[in-house]
Amino acid sequence: MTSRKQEKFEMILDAAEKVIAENGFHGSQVSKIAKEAGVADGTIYLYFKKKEDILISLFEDRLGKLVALFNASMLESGTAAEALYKVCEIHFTQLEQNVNLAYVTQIELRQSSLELRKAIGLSVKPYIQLIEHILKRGIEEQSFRSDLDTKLTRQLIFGAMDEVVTSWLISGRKYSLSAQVDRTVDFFLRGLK
Amino acid sequence: MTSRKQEKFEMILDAAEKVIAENGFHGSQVSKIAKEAGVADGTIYLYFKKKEDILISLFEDRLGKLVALFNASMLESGTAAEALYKVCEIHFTQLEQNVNLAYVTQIELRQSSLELRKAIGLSVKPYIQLIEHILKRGIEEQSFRSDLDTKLTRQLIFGAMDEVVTSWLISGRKYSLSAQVDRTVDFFLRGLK
Amino acid sequence: MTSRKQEKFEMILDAAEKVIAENGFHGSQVSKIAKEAGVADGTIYLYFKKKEDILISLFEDRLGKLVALFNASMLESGTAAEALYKVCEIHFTQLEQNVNLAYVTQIELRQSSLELRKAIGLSVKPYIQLIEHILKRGIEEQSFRSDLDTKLTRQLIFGAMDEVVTSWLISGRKYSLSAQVDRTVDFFLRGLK
Amino acid sequence: MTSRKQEKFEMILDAAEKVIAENGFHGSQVSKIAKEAGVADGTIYLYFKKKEDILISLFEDRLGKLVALFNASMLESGTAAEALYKVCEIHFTQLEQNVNLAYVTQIELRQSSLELRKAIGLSVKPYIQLIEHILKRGIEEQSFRSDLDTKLTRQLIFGAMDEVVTSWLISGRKYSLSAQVDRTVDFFLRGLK
DNA sequence: TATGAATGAGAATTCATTCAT
DNA sequence: CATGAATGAATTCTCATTCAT
Repeated sequence: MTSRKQEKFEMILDAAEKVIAENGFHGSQVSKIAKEAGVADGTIYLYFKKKEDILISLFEDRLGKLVALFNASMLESGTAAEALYKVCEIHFTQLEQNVNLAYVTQIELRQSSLELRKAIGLSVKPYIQLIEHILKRGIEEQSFRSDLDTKLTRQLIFGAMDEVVTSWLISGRKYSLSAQVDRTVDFFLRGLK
Repeated sequence: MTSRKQEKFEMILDAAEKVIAENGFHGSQVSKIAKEAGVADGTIYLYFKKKEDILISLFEDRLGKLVALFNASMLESGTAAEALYKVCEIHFTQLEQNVNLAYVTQIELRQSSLELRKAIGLSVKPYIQLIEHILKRGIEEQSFRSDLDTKLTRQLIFGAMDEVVTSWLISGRKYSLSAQVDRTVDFFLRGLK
Repeated sequence: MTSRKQEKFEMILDAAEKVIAENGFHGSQVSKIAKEAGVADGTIYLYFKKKEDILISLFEDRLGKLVALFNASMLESGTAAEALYKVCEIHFTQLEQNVNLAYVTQIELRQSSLELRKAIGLSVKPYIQLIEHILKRGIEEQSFRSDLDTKLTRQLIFGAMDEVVTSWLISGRKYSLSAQVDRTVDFFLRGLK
Repeated sequence: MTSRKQEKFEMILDAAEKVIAENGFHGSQVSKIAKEAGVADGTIYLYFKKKEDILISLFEDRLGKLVALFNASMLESGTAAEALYKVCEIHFTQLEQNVNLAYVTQIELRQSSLELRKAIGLSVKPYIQLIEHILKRGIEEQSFRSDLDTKLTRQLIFGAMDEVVTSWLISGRKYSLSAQVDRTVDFFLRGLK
C-alpha cells in the first residue's frame, strides 16, 4: 500500500526532473509532468498539494540522497582534508553523472519564486553545515588554521563549488567537471592550512 | 533631444530598480514600473522593445558602473594582490551601500527566464575576465603560483564572493559585509600563492 | 437487508444535512458527506445515482415528515381557520426547533441548480396543495370569502410564511419565530374573511 | 470619456442579463458574456473586479431603476393604500414586461453563493424599507390598523409578492402577472385595515 | 456490498503588448 | 513623442464519478 504510494510519488518526481530538464522551468506545466509520469493531471494533486510542492520535494529528495552519500563517505574519511576532498568529489561526480539533475538544480530551480527558493534553501542548509562541520574537525585536528571564520569559509567553499558547476553547465559541458576536483580542493586547502 | 531621451531612459531604469526591490520580481508589472516612472504604460515601449530589455539594461547599467570603478582602481593598484583586494573591497562595499541594487541583482533578477539570465551573464563576463586578468598579472609578477588554472580559479573566486553577498542578504544583513573583505581575500591569496 | 440499506441511506441523509449546515452548499463535497457518514466515497453511489439525488432525497424526506405532521393535525382541526393556524404553527415551530434543517432548506439548498430546484419544487407542491385544500374548506364552510382565488392565495400565504422564516434566519435568529404565528395568521385571516 | 466608460459598463450589464437568461447562471462564463458584449475577456476586468461584481452591479442597476420608478409614483399617490397598489402594480408590470430580468432575478441569481446573495440583499433592502414606509404612513393616516407589526408585515407582503412572481415564471407564464395585482393588493389591504 | 485511488473536464483571471487618438 | 484602453493567450486546481479489487 504505502510502497505503492511511494512508488507513484517517485514516478512523478522522476517525470518532473525530466520535463524540467527538457522544457525549462517555465515550460513545465503540470499537465506535461502528468503525461510524462503516465497519470492524470488530477492524480498529481493526490500526492502534492500545489505545483510548487513537486519542485520542493524534488530538490529535497535529490539533495537528501547526495547528503546521504556524503555522510556515508564521512565515516571512512580519515582527515578533515580527506573529507573535504570527498565532498567536492561527490558533488562534482554526482552532478556530472546526472546532467538532468545538475541542470534542474543549478539553472531551472533558481528561476523560481522567492517562497520556493526559501524552501529549497532549507534543503541546502544541511549540506552547508556539513562543510562547516569538516572545517571545525580540521581545526581540532590542527590541520586547519585555528583563526578560520568557519561561517564565512563554508560560504566561500560552497559558493566556489557551486559556481564551478554552473559554469561547466553553461559552457555546454565541454570539459570534465570531475577533473576539476583536484585543483579546486587544492585551492581550498591552501586557504585553510 | 537625445539627452531628453536618455533622461527618461534612466528614469525608467531607476523606477524598475525601486519597484523590483519593493515588490519582488514577480510583483513588478510593466504598469507598476510605468507608474513609478511617471509615464504611461505604452511609453515604456518607446524606450524598450520588451519587458526583459528593461531588466537587461538595468543590469548592464549597474554592473557597467561597477566595472568602471574597478578599472579606475586598477590603474592605481600596485601588485596583483592589491588589485584583488580592491576588487573584493569594491564588490562588497558597493553592494553594502546600495541594498536595493544588491537585492535586485542577487535575489530578484535570478528568478528570471533562462534567456534573460544569459543576457545578464554577458554583463557579468567582463567582471569575471577582470578577475582572470589580475590572476595572470599575479603569475607574471611571480606573486601567484604559475600552475594556477586561471579559468577555474576565476570561477572559484567569483562564486565565493557571490555566495558571501547572497548569504549576507538572506541573513537579513545582520552583520557588516565589508568587514568580510580581509578574511575573504586572505583566503584567496593563500590559495593563490 | 432492506432495513440495513434503509439505515445507511438515512445515515447519509443525516450526514448531508449536518455537513451542509456546517460548510454551506458549496463547501459540501461528496467526500465530506461520505466521511461524516462513515462510509467510503464510492459507497454513496450505491445509494444515490448522483450527488443531486442526495439533496433531493434530503428535502423529500424532511418535508415529507413535515407534511405528515400537518396531515395528522388536520384530522383534529375543527375549522379551516384553525387548520391554517396549525399549519403556520407547525411550519414555524418545526423550523425553529431544527435550525440545521431551516438553514439547509431556506438558504443553502436554494443555491442549487435549476434542475435540482425543480425537483425540490415537487416536494413543496403537496404542502402548497395542503394550503389550497384548507382554503377550499374555508370557502365551503363559508368562513372564507367565496370570491377567493385559491391558486393565487395559496401562493401569497406560502410566500409570506417562507419570507418570514428566511428573514428570521438571516437576522441571526434574534427573536422568536414561533412568536410570529399569531400575527401572521391574523393577517392571513383578515385577508381571507 | 466618462460617458464612454459608462456606455461600455452598461453594454456588459446588458450582455450579462441576456446571457444569464439564455444559458442559466451556471452556463454563463465570463467569455460568453464578453463575446455577447463584443469585447475581449480581459476588458470585462477593466470594469469589474471579479465575475461576481457583474452580477451584483446588474442587480443593483436593475433594482435601482425599479426603486426609482416606485419613488416617482409615490409622490403622486394620495393614500397609503394607493401607494401600496402602485408598488405592487409596478413590481408585477415591470417584471412582466421584462421577462429576462424577471428570470434572472427570481431564478438564476438566487443560485449564487451566500456572499453574492448578501450583496444582493443590500439592493433589496431599500425596497423592503419602502414597503415599511408605506405601512407607517397608513397607520398615521389611520387607514391601517395601529397594532400592525410593520417589520413582520413588510416581510409578509414582500414574500407574498415575490412568490407570486416566481410561481408565474415557473408555470411558464401561462397567465397574466399584472392581472394578479388587484386581488393581491385586495388581500393585503384586508389584512392591513 | 464496500472501498478509495484515479480520472479529466472545465473556467476565472492576469498582464505584456499594441495602436488609435 | 505620449497616452492608456483594449486585447486574448495561457494554466492551475477542484471534485463528481468510476471501477478494479
